[in-house]
Amino acid sequence: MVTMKDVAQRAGVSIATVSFLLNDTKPVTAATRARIEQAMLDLGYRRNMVARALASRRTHIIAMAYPALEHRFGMSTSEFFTSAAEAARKDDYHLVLWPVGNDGVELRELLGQGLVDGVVLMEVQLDDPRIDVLQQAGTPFALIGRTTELEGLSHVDIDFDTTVEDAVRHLREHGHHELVLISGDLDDPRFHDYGPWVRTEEAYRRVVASYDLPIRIIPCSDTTQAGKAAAARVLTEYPEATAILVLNEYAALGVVAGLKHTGHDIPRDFSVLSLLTVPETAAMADPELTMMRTPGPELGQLGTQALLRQLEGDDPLPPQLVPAKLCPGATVAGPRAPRSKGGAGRRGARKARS
Amino acid sequence: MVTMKDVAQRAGVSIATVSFLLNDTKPVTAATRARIEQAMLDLGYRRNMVARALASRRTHIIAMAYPALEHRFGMSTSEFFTSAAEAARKDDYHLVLWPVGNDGVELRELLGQGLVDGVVLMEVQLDDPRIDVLQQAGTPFALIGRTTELEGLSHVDIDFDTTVEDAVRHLREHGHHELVLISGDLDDPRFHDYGPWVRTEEAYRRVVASYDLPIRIIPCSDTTQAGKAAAARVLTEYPEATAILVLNEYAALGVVAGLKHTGHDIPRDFSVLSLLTVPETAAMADPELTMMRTPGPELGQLGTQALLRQLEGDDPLPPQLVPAKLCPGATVAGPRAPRSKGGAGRRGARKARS
DNA sequence: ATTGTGCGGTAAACCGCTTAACTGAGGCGT
DNA sequence: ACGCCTCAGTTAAGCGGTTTACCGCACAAT
Repeated sequence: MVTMKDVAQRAGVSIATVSFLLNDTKPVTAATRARIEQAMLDLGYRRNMVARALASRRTHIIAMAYPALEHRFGMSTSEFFTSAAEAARKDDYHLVLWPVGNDGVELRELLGQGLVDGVVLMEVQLDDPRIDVLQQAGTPFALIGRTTELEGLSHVDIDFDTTVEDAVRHLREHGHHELVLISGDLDDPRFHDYGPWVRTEEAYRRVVASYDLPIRIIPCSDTTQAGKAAAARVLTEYPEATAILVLNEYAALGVVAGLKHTGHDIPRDFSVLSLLTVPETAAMADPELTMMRTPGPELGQLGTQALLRQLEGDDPLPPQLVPAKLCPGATVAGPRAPRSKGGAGRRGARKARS
Repeated sequence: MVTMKDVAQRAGVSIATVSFLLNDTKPVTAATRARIEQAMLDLGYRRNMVARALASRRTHIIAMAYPALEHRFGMSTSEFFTSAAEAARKDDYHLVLWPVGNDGVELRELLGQGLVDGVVLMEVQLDDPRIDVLQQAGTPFALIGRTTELEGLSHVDIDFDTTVEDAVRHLREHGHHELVLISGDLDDPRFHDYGPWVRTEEAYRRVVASYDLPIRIIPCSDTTQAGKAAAARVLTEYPEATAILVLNEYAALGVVAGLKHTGHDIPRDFSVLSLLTVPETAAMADPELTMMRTPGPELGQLGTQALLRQLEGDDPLPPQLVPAKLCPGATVAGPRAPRSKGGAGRRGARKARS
């Protein structure tokens, strides 16, 4: 392994000078700079991050702590991660994905080792035990998501209010009055406290109330299966509904499938609007989902930036809320003609198979 | 920060003794062991991994190098990663996901820093430049996937031959004679050399030939969109086909959607068998996909083990090939009754919309 | 001529841990 | 009683950088 010493020797300077040049922490004359750079080139020098980390107490590694067990790592998360990693690299940091449990014990383990300078926390719960762990350890961190209590916590998050407002407005503009939200399943202990679900549901209640519409919510977990079941519940419990908002993208796939399966046409019979969705998932539905596109790339980047600001001692980035933007697909249209009367029997419903 | 010195002091021993105890590298009497352990407890000592890494030249970190740009990080990959991470943790290693480019320059960067003890390489190409990089750097590595030339490379991979054999047999047992493979798009430069696609196609040619069936292959990239298009091509180019094997799981979703969209019933009119698929994706189709389940958990674990064996100097794990196992869904049934004659016109085809 | 003083550069003390070489106190065979 | 081995512990030399204190020098101000 070629070390700084080797470089210094070959360039005829002291190793401190090499270090100063490398870190740009003290000026170096053009002549010596050239000699050193040549020496580094000749020798193929690469600075050892471990030694640097030990001496400077900065590893230049930041971790994205992801609860791999509780939350599946799907395409949305993948977006967060890659954009965050890119942002980190631009500032000479490494972003690595670290699978940790939601309870914080593995996180504490990780922090104790002194391996990471900071943490980007994902899938934040409203009252997240991991935050205590981070604060106790004194490790800088940024949240993608928000807790209830966010005094002085640097965070970025989806602007759920705007997102839901825009979504509902879109449906209203298409003439819909009968809406249903297929929300998250807050009874599931894993998600009881899960920010996006709680906040979306809250926003929905608020927005719908402001339109003087009835609040109709069906809980549903984050799978296609569950989405199908939820679709069935819509048909029996709210047959008058003409438009369905779906919080989870995988559930949205199930909702579309479920409705089609029972002989309904999308968007003729029902409009479906998927709330937090990436294009890849939207494309998996037939017809392609109209969606509020999760601002994954923006948030990943902003989250990393917020953390790096702290690490570099710059003035902190103010908390930012980014709404999901409407991306028209083919699952939203005007409401079907109001039924004459009674049951859900409609043209097409005859073909129901299950 | 509480260091080993503090612990040693409090326990009244030298810091070397503490180190020996911690690493179990030299015997320590029960008495001193107890004193040291108590001291560590009292002080809340956590060993500093960075210092350890510098001194021992082992970071106990292994990287899973993932070409995040070229390959989307989907559910399958997520499976590989989490199972590999689990296996690593069991052996006191950390597995982190490192996004690197496919060309090897970022990988070289990473290795130069001395941050990782070894690398698990994913999405291996038949002739992968990253392997040269790893060998030059002298970094131990294991492949999930295979190159063409695999002299002495420790690797694990999918057993494509068995997988395809089992898949074709399954369809044959259901009475199908007219098969099509919707394969990968090897014309795409990003995938020209991509092992799974090349190997699956090869295996298919072989297997189908052994059954004396015609070789019918349609290239298709890894998206739902492309799957829909491929379905259309099947209808026009091979209208006699009754069963379709699909290499990529997202394409499989598109194939099902595309066929249904043009008024065909699955599995009545066409059987669809998705070759390398995870249950989550299979569930997104309606009806649920019959699939060959990607052995992600097994391979992630085996890959990590193979690498750790090298790192620990144990005798190497022999290369292992694991087939994908058949998981019946609802997209395979017997072939439709042979048409009387002519075109693809069938009951239901009237409903075609696009 | 004297005194700052700004600047490119050096020497050396760490950073927290590992590990090879060494020490010293029993235990044992003869 | 002597040497010899074993074994728990200790000493100290790194690992490859960073960083503080210091040094000599040229140039400007006094």
